[in-house]
Amino acid sequence: MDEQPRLMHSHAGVGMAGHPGLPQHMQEGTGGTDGDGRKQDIGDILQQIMTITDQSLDEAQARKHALNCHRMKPALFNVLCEIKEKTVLSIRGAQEEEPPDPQLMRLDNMLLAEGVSGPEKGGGSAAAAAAAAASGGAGADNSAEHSDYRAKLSQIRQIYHTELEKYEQACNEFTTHVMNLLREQSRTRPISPKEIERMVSIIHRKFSSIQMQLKQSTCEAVMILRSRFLDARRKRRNFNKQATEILNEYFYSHLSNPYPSEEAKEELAKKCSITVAQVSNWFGNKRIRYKKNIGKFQEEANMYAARTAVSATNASAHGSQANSPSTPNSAVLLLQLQK
DNA sequence: ATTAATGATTAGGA
DNA sequence: TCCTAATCATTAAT
Repeated sequence: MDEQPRLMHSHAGVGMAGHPGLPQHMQEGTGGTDGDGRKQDIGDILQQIMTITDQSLDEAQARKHALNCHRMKPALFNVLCEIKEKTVLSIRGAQEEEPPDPQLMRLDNMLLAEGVSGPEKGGGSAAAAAAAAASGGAGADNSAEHSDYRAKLSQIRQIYHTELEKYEQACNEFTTHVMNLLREQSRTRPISPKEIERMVSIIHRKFSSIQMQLKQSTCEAVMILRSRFLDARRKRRNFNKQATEILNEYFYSHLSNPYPSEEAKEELAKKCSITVAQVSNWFGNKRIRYKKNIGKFQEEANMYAARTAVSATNASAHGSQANSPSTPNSAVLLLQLQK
């Protein structure tokens, strides 16, 4: 019972400001007897609240309007917002600052590099040009394939953009809708602009995660397309017979050291009308495959050795003792031993 | 339909 | 950087 007067004091403090809008008896309590009068006032207010459902709709509306127009209303609203802000912030103030998602950045960079998300036409052609350069100038036959590739890429690009736009639009629509709703509600319950802002950012986060999924699947599609069209392994053509002969000739005549110099590679590349890189690939493959199974290549080795021997003897002393290709000559045996 | 051959790519080492 | 070794993906042969 001694608790009561103290609690009442704080309430009375608000009431004692003497607003014209407050019920008459509440102001009367200030001057009169201390304890009993206020208890009476509280009882009245409670009574009013209990019977509020009995009031007519118009009456309630009028009361609400009066409350909204009250000159202390903005201040009270701010106080409530502040209190709410504090509690909300204390609940989840930690996860406010979000660093830019590295995953998303990776996807963005890749889409940009592939010319999907870049400027309208320039990016695509640049990527195609880079791809053409990377595939090696094996001939003029790949222009058709590249146009096919470009067509598919632009298809992906178009889908990506329309989807992205759809998401963007949906996000904006939803955001404005929510904002309007919140603004409307902020007339009747404490919602600060900051809170609306936070809500908007939450919505944006949700939508951007959806966008990330779109980016992810677009990246996958591009990767598949790339491997489908741009991987040189997929459109491999065997070298022509003549080129293979030239390469084998060099290989077997340098069997003790089958590592052509840069100049030798260039020469071979020119003679075979392939690139230096292809020459290097060929020698790399040949060396390892020869080493792995010398027996299998024995016949081939004999053949080329014999051929060079024949051409050599023919060239030097127009001789007529033709070596049969099936009989290994001394040069071959020598080379085998050295290896 | 399988299998071998072959050109290209990749990881990892000196 | 160039090499080896393993592997991939296609072509040629069976």
